Formats: sequence, structure tokens, C-alpha cells
Amino acid sequence: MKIDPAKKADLSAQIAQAIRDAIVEGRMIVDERLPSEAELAEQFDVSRPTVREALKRLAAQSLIRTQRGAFGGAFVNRLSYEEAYGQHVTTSTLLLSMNAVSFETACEARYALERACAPLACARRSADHLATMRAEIHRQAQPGLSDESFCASDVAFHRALVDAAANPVLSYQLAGAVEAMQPLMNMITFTARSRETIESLHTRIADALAAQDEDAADTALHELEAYTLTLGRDVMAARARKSAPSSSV
Amino acid sequence: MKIDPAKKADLSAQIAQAIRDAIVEGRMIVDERLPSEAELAEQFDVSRPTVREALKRLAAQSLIRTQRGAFGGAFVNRLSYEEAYGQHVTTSTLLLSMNAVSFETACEARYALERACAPLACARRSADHLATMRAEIHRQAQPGLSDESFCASDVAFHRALVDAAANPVLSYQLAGAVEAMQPLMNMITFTARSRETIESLHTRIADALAAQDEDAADTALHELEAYTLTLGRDVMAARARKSAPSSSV
DNA sequence: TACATTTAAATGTCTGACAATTTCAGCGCA
DNA sequence: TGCGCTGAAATTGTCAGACATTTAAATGTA
Repeated sequence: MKIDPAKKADLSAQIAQAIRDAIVEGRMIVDERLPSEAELAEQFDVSRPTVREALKRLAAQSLIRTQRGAFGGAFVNRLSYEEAYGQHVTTSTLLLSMNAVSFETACEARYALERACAPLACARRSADHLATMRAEIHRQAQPGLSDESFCASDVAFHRALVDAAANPVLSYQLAGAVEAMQPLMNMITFTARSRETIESLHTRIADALAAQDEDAADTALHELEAYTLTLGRDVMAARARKSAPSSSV
Repeated sequence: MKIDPAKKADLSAQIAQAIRDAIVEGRMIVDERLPSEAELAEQFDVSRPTVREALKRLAAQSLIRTQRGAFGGAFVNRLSYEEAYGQHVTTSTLLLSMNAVSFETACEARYALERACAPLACARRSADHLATMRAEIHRQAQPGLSDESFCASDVAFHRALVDAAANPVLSYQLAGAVEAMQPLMNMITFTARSRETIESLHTRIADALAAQDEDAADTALHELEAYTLTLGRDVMAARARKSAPSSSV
């Protein structure tokens, strides 16, 4: 790990990469303490600030955690699902917002992934998950709900559906995708009529899970995807008309 | 963005969060230049090294890029699929290796996700994707191939399957999951007999995609999952016998 | 105009110092 | 002995100032 070839990259980036490799390749195990900043500086033959920049890079990725005081230092961090999930959501959200991903593409991906876990959710759904889904459906029916709150509830509903599959790896991958789509969904204005339709589809999904009916769940998810797509297209069309009214006259 | 409440966290972490928020919330747009380190230091009323630590945290997440020289500085980075994909793979790999995810769970997630994109891949697969899959199948049949190379080819095959769905969001989410499982897969020793079985299943999948037969693809993926699971369990069982031989006597 | 040189602005790095925090050992005291 | 207090030591967090390096624009020159 002491190697530090005189490449063209920044020293702090090189040092961060060397330590990252050691962690990823298992040469350093969880909760193992790294040498102190002063020792690392000596090992890599750089100054302490340079070492610190490298450590901050690793901390930003939750690869290490630091602790002040005597017998403190930097420790290899056990990456928790929560930390990984948070990073995943941030990255996915930025990826969607910065790369002009179309509503259609995002929507298709989201529902394809959700349908993937529907069979598992049917087999394993607990009373807890069903209760959460019913509660969110009930919340979505409340009249005074803002569009943002409606979307948040929608995310919670779908998250419960994903979690019902009882596979943490699937939850991690999928919930990130669902949550990352929320900004796109927030652009949609939900009329009372469309909320009613969505609510009924959500109810059908919850019923299908309760009855452990894979086909019904798959069908309802397909219909929900088609309906969401319709809503999204309407919003995009309305926006296009507003921004370029002359072309439609 | 100048806000900097005297909380308990490190200054560099607070500053990084403030800038991160500005980017995520769209107050700073892609390619926009951040103030220079000296200006940021003045704005936040901290020293330059502290500002630099904050910037390195953001650079580690590919949120910004820096450029030296006159008219250089830190710029909001357009997160590319490649960068996001790399981070996703690193995070997923660590999550799997550090959290004792069972082979069964990872395997289930992986194939559930792959089946999700099989229908899309059937509809949209290009000649290129089919050619890649055939080429990898051919490679897997070569006799001298090491287990690692066989796994790498397996990843490439499945990656082509995912990419055939022609949905970049799906590719990003899924390829990360597939690739993150490679270390787990590498633990399996592939006998000539098992390679033959896998190769025939891969051929069936490629054929199903070529024929645009969704059901055949789904069935073949299910069988491949079951077979992979069997192989994995055998390895685990053999390992358990070796590490605790007394209990079996 | 075209090319070489200078210059300025910015990041990258180093040195040294001090502040804040945390643990632990040793001391005093009952 | 046992307990609490205190201080030393180790370590990270922060600061100030300086110099090195890189890059592109500005300037000068043929």
C-alpha cells in the first residue's frame, strides 16, 4: 500500500486510491484503524494536509470514519445500508436531473424494476408491509393533500412494495431508483380525477399482494405504468404549448 | 448558501454539505464555476485548507471537478453514467462484502432484476448486443479459461443482456448489481460439467432474445438462477465441511 | 498576422503552530 | 482498598503564511 508512483494525478487522489484499494481488496478489515495522519504523511512522504485531503475523500464515500482524541484516528467503516442508500439516491437523482433523462425512460425503468420484485413481495409480504401500503393509500385519498405530499406518499407506498420482497439487496437497488424519480414525478400536477385512478390502482396492487396473486400484481403495475406515462406526457405537452404558443397557432 | 451554523460537525463537512445542497437543488448548474478557494474561505470565514477539504469531499463524489491555472477553479460536474456507474459498483461491492449478504439473497436480487429487463431486451435487442452475447458464449466454451476469466465473461454476457433493454437508467442500476456480485461468483469453482450447463443456458437466453420470445427468456433465466444457486450452495457446503470436519464425523 | 514571452490567477503542496477532544495513568483522599 | 479527580499524551481539527506549478490571457515582437 505504500506504493505511490509519481503519476500525473494529485497526490491526495493517489493516496486516497491506494487506501481505497486496500479496503476494497480486503487488505484492511472493518473497524481496523489506519495509521495516524502524521504516520501516513511519513509513509507516503507528503505533508499532513495532503494526507487529510485524501482521508476526506474517503470519508465522503463513507469508506472511513474519524474519531478525535487519544486512541482516535481513522477507521475502516462498515458501510451500512442506510449510508449506501443515501449515496445511491443522491447519485441517481443527480444523474437523472443532469442528463436529461426522459420521463418515459425513467418511468419504464422504475416499473420494470418494481415488477421484478412483485412476485417475491407476493410470496413474502408481511402484515406490516400491507398495513403501510393501506395507510399510504388512505393518506393519498385525503382532499387537502399537496402534490408534493401526494408524491411523497406515493414513494412510501412503492417503497413498502419493494421492502415486502424481503431482499435487502433488492431494496437497496430499487428504493434508490424509486426515490430518485420523485423530482420528476413532482412536476406532475395531480388532479382529483387522476388521484382517484392512482388510488384505485394502488388498492388493486395491495389486494393482489394480500391475495398473493402474482398475475394481478403484474397487471396492476403495468396499468399504473401506462397511466403514469399518460399523466407525464400530458404535463410535458402542456408545458411545450405554454413555452412555444406560436407554433401551435 | 453562505449559511454556516455553528453545529457540532466538522467545518469542512458543513461546507461540503452546503455546496452539495446548492448543486442538488439546482441553485448551481452544470459547468458553473464555484468561487475560488480563497473567496470561499472568506465567504465561510474559514481557512483555505478547510475549504479544500470540503472541495475534496465533493470531488470524491464527482460533484465537482477542478482545473488548475488561470481561469481554472472548481466547476459543477455533469455526472456521467460512467462515473455514476463506477461509484455504484464500488459501493455495492463493499456493501455485499461487508454485510455478510448471503449468496442466496444476492443471487435472487440479481436474477429478479435481470428478468425485469428481459422483456424490454426481447423487444429492442440490436444485432450488436446479440453478437456480444454470442461472442461471450463462445469464449466461455474455451477449455483453458480460468475461473476468473469465466466469471468476467459471464458478467460481460449479462451486461449485454441488460444493455439490450436500451434503457440507460436500467443499465446503470442493474449493471452495478451484476458486477458487484462478481467477487461472490468468483468463489465458485466451475467444473467442465457446470460450464457446459451454463453455456447451454446462455445459448437459450441468446436464442430467446433473437426470437423475441419473452417467455423462453424468462424460463431460461429462472433455470439459470436455480442452477447458479445450486453451484453456490455446493461450494458453501464444501467450505463448511472443510472448516469444521469434526462435526461431520 | 503569427509567434514567443510575460503575467496573473488559480490550484497543489509544504511548514509550523495552536485548539479541541478523548483516553488513560497516576495521584490524592477517604 | 477503592474511588474520583487531574493532568499528560495522542490525535484530529483548524489556522496562517508561504512557495511551487499550471494554465490561459495579455502583451510584445518580427
